[in-house]
Amino acid sequence: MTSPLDHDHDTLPDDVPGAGERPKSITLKDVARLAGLSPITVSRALHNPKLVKPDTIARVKEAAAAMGYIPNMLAGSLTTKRSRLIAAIVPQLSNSMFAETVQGLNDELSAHGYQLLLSVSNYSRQKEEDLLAAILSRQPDGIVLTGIHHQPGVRKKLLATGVPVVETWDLTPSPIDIAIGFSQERIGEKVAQYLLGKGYRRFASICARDERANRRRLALEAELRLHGVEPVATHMATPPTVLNLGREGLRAILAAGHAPEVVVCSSDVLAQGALIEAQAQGIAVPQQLGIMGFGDFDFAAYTHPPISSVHIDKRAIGVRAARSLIAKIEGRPPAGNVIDVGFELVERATTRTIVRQP
Amino acid sequence: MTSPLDHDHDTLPDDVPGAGERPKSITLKDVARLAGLSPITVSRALHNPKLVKPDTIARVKEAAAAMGYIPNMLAGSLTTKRSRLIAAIVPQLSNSMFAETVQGLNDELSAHGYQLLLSVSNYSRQKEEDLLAAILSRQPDGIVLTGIHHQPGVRKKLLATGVPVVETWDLTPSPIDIAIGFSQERIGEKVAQYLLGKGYRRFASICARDERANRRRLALEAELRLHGVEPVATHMATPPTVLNLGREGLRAILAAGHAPEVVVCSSDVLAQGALIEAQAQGIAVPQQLGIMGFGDFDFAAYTHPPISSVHIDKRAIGVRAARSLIAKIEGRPPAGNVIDVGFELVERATTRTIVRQP
DNA sequence: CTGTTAGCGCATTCAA
DNA sequence: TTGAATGCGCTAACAG
Repeated sequence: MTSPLDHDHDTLPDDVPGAGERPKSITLKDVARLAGLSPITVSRALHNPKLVKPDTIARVKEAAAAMGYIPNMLAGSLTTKRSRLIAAIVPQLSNSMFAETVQGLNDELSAHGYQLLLSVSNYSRQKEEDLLAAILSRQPDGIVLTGIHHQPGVRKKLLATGVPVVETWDLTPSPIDIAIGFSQERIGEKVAQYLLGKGYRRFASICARDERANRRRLALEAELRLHGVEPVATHMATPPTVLNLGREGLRAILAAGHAPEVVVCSSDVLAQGALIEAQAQGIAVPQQLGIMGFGDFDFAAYTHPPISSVHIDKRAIGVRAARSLIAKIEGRPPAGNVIDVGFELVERATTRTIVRQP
Repeated sequence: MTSPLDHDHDTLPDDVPGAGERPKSITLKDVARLAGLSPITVSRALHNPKLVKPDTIARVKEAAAAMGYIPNMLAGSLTTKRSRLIAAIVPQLSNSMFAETVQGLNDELSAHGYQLLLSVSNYSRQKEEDLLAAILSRQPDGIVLTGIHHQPGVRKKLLATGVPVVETWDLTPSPIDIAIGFSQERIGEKVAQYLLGKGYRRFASICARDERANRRRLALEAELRLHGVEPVATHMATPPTVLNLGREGLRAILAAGHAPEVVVCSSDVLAQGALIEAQAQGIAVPQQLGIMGFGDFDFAAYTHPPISSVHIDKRAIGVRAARSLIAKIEGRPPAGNVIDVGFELVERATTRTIVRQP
């Protein structure tokens, strides 16, 4: 299947590699000429074989292979108005939970013949808006965003284009189009309830300057207050989320004179940082300080002690985003407009029942 | 700058969101009509303002904003033969060193007005070749590959298209175009020398079924043999590389009756797995078993004990790939055809000088 | 500084 | 089953 291409070298000009000249491309017309057919027949033989006699298909394939023909999808998409391109914007890629979502998204897209145009917003809505302009000009068949809050006007602009959009990692009753994620609020509440149940009363937070992380934190605090507990300290960390921010966070909280019983972190990466800082300061975890993470990263189960966290099926978000988009693009009934992938609180050894002196 | 768009709602048909119909797009011609100009002037006002009178530019911008005009880059690229699109293929995204390279690549591309088309090969050369066909049809201005070994014919095909190509994470005197990475062989040798210097004599490997990892392993073994040391055991792990593969690897090696003094892993992820398995089996690291990783992941410095590793500037590979590509695309002199980003052996606590009973 | 003409490479529509 | 004509939306090349 690939070998016929091997003698294309005779046909093509021997260009000096490294020189800038792009060889003029071989088009459908060239293949048609070689095969003694019209361009449209070649097009059909390649993309719509049912409409063409087997003989002809063979002739076309041979000619195409012999010439090393590469279809120009820009031209194709220009007429069909279908690009088979899905664009995605994530806040961060390295050191983040989004890498797994992107991998899932890409795997599923790839399996269906779509390709992924990836951008990174660095947690900036303005950047997201700018990226969107560039993205839309490539006529994607679908768009995957992270989060449900965007720059003013973005929703309207997206709606106006009619491109299917999936918002991920969060939930809302009124998505632009489709939302796939989980409730930040329910996580905040659940974590609060869990830790209160363990007997913790003095809470601190290390929270990334990220809208979703912050909503989890606020929901946690609201739930605490319902139970008469007032959080003692919050340290905000500016993304990108790296381990050291967790260390700095705990250091700052302690330096300010706070003595939390437990510190809730908006990411396992920060939690690991806090854990390391605690150990560096000779603070026993969980005996003297509890630590709660988020995301259930692979390493969370293997730190010493392992980090209690909130598990999110990061890959599923990507896979389902791809499926929803493809379903919509291909006119099939989507699985629903708002998909809750849920979450699961995972208790490990950085939190434990508090025993207090009476 | 964005507010003029806000009253586009009057101009656009109120389409029911969720319905499938894509509103017919607003073209340059529409904007030209509204502005009372020719399409080409509008085009110039938007992309080549120097050629147009300030007045006119203002008129054009106003009209474009009022209509919510979104340029169609497919059409534009079709004529200019410039797509401002860079395609990249990585073996894996989650749990991998490549996420950082992709982030660096994307950041640098984005800063120069390029966008990233990302694909994942799952360590399969066949998949790489297939992806390449799809990629080429989108007329990218440049391509970033991982590794220097490809399916037969790939090199020739790429050369025939004339698209600038960067091969990353490895080095070769004869790249397709540009190579940016480091020498697997020198790493294997260096690691061997380092561990031999520490007194280790009984070596085992846990190695991903990945061509580069394997070459590092072979180079290590060659260097060992030069010093009269024969490795005792090798366990091959099939990607994707996840922590548990490291556990299984060490378990298998020990179960086979081998008693290595040190186990060399092709990734810190595997090394962490091996570390955890050792601890689970009550084997003291580094006292009874040394462990050597690769990649110097963020977590490597923070495991217990921290993992000795080989540091690679993962992000720099991406950034320099972007720069080289852009330089070449824009006709500027590239920094060189083969760029060695080097590596650094980082000694931590999973390896230490061996003291042997006489 | 602005406009006219032409064509990028392909697939849709209609015809044979 | 195959082909001819046409246009997708834009910009290069050449006027003026």
